Amino acid sequence: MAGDRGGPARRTSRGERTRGRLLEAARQVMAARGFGAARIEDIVAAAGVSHGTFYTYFENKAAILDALIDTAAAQLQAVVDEPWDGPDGQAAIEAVIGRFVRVFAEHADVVRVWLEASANDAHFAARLTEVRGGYVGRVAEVLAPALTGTTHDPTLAAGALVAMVEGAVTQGVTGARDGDPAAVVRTLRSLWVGGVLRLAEDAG
Amino acid sequence: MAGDRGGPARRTSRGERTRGRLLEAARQVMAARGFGAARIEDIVAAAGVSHGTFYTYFENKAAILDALIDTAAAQLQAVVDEPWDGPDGQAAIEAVIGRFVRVFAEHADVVRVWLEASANDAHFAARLTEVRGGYVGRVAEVLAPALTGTTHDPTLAAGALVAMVEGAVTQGVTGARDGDPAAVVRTLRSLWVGGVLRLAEDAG
Amino acid sequence: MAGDRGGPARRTSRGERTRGRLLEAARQVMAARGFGAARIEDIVAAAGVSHGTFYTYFENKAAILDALIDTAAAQLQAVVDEPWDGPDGQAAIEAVIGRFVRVFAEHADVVRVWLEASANDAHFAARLTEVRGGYVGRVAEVLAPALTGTTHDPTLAAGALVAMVEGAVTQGVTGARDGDPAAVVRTLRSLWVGGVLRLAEDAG
Amino acid sequence: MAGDRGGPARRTSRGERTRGRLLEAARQVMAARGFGAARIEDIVAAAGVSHGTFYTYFENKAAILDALIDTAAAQLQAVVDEPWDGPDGQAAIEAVIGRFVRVFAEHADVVRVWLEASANDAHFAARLTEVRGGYVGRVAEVLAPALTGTTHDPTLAAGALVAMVEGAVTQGVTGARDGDPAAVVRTLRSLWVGGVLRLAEDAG
DNA sequence: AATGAATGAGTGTTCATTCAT
DNA sequence: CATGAATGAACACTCATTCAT
Repeated sequence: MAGDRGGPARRTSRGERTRGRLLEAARQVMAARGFGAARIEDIVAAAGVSHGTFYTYFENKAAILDALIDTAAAQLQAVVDEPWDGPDGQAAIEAVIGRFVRVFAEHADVVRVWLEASANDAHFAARLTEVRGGYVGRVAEVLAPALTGTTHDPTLAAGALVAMVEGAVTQGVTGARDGDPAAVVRTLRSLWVGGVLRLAEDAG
Repeated sequence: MAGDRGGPARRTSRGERTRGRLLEAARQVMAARGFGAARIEDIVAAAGVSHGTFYTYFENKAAILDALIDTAAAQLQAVVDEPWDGPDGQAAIEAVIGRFVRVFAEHADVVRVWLEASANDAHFAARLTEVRGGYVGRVAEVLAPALTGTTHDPTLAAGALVAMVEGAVTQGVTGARDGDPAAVVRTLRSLWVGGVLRLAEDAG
Repeated sequence: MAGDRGGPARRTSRGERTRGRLLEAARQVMAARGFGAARIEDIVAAAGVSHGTFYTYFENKAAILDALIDTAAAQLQAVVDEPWDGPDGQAAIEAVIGRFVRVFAEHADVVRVWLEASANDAHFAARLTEVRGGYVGRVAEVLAPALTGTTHDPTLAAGALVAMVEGAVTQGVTGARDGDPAAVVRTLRSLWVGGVLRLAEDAG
Repeated sequence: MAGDRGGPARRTSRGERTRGRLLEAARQVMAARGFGAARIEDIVAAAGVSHGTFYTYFENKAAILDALIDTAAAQLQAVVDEPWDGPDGQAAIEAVIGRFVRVFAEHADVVRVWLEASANDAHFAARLTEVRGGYVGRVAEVLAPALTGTTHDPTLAAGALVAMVEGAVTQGVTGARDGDPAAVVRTLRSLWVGGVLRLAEDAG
């Protein structure tokens, strides 16, 4: 995993607990202030440890975000790795979108921070490209058969659909019925399915 | 307009030119490095003026981004303010999406920086919410008639569609046929139209 | 007390020593160059610590002067708070003036800096007014009985007498027999006592 | 006179007027903000001229204060140069103190700024020492005959008395009957005369 | 004489990171 | 493992002064 410090820490359960507290604190602080504005000071204060202890567990500020991203990325990847039927299987596509939305929503704060960090840091930009490329590519694969013979590029379409889900969840789609993730899934599913059907109809 | 320094500067055409050069330089530097990492030093070097001159025209780093955002926001708003037919007028909706995409693409660099700055700065977050709220609300209005009798919330749907366009353009869904904005517009238009038609079919 | 940085610092005796060195350095540097011209750079160099360490103990340049003033103000206040006999008790008045002169002389450098800072900074001006008001008021109280029936205002007289002591010491009325504070006390005492007796004789 | 710029300015009456406006503006701004915090920008704004014009009339910021001090110093000197009787001539001493108070009061704002500038600038400190030395020396001369045979140093006593007057006026002696300069003169005169008489009584 | 745009040296302050205890 | 004091590089910002017009 990225972001660890190989050293002595994490051998004992006490160290494990401290590390966990730091991760949770970093997540909260970065969600609240953003990556750039989050100070180590804030994180250690939230975790209830001393300043120096931070560096027992993480090499630097980037490393702790990296560790946070590890978790989110793994779950995002899992959605993609699971079996996935074509766009015609309504229930299947709905399940996939549902999982996407749920995972994104669960990690929306980390993803927001990740997006911000990508603007300044090539490493985070690369990880983003890699992870996004992974699931956009998978979606494109699924879309491809339906789009043969049309003028639409599967990767372009996949990117747009994924951006729709990512944006809808990351931006909070607030103003609407926040409280009901099921409603969000339902609407996104219809937009996705309807959009894909339309693409398929556009003859070359 | 936000982002100006009230009094002294910009009375002569020479001053006007300097201010313009600073804006262009800021745009380039911030697009390349992001807002946080962009140093005044970089901006003035790119503009070919001295360090102090920056502050003749802008109160601080945030102010010059504010000025950049003024332009982008005005054009985004213009797209929304123009007459706009219902979702059935195919040509009309295509034109709107086309304009949206074009404006977003034209200011994609500024929007990216704006997104980053929003993570740290309440002012930019508020401006983003305001501008986004404006066009999401307008799209929702247009969608509303088609969605009566369905379970879909117009604002939620509008937010998702706008996120799709914003994300597709901002993230440079490139990787695919970059060079062809017309292709992007065509695919986004089909996804949008198809998605909306599908929503309308979903009976409550 | 004003001038501290709340939390982290000053828990260990090492920190305590560093803080003390900074205070002493600030006192010397400000006495030599004045408040405005004293640079943090000069202070940390004199204290033998790094630039950043300054901010571990004091929020900014004003805060360290504030801390210096805390000490001076407390001692000035102490002179006033001690028991104090009427203007007739010769020995008593001499003791008070002596203490005044000694405290002023001991903190003359800080008071000079304080006076300078008051010209630019409302906070220091307010503290000065407050402290001065305190002992001028006390002196006026003591003077009041002797001045009933005369045309003299006790506060005015007290202000003038205090200004005499403050000015004599602060300006280093030196040039004359510097080395001998006792001589200064003796002369000031006679001027003070003689002046007050004269005021008392002036019938309304 | 110190503080002028020899050049083209001040030849025409228009130039003369501009120079006067700058002096008056500098006086106001420096009185309000202090010397250090007064910006050329503030002064030219108050004078209603452009930034560059300042340097047509004064070499730098110090020069304009120097010019202001010229006037005050000359009048202070005049008080001292006028004929002056011994400490026994009641009317005479009262007249001198009255003139002192009046001149100090008239230029109190400039003197305050001058005091502040002396803390940072050797030139102003030197001028202050020179001017003060002048009138303190004169007062000491006058006092000397009365103090022969006592333990009191005339210069020390003179310094204290002058500090009393200077302090009383410069600090606004507020809290008391501000509005009545005559009352201030009366009280200061009694303190002065009573003090001196007492000194004279102290046998060596 | 006047204007105001341009300059750039100077300095306060922040904060990630190190290290002695 | 934990602590928190110390470090110092990095930057934003100010403002007196110059100079082309």
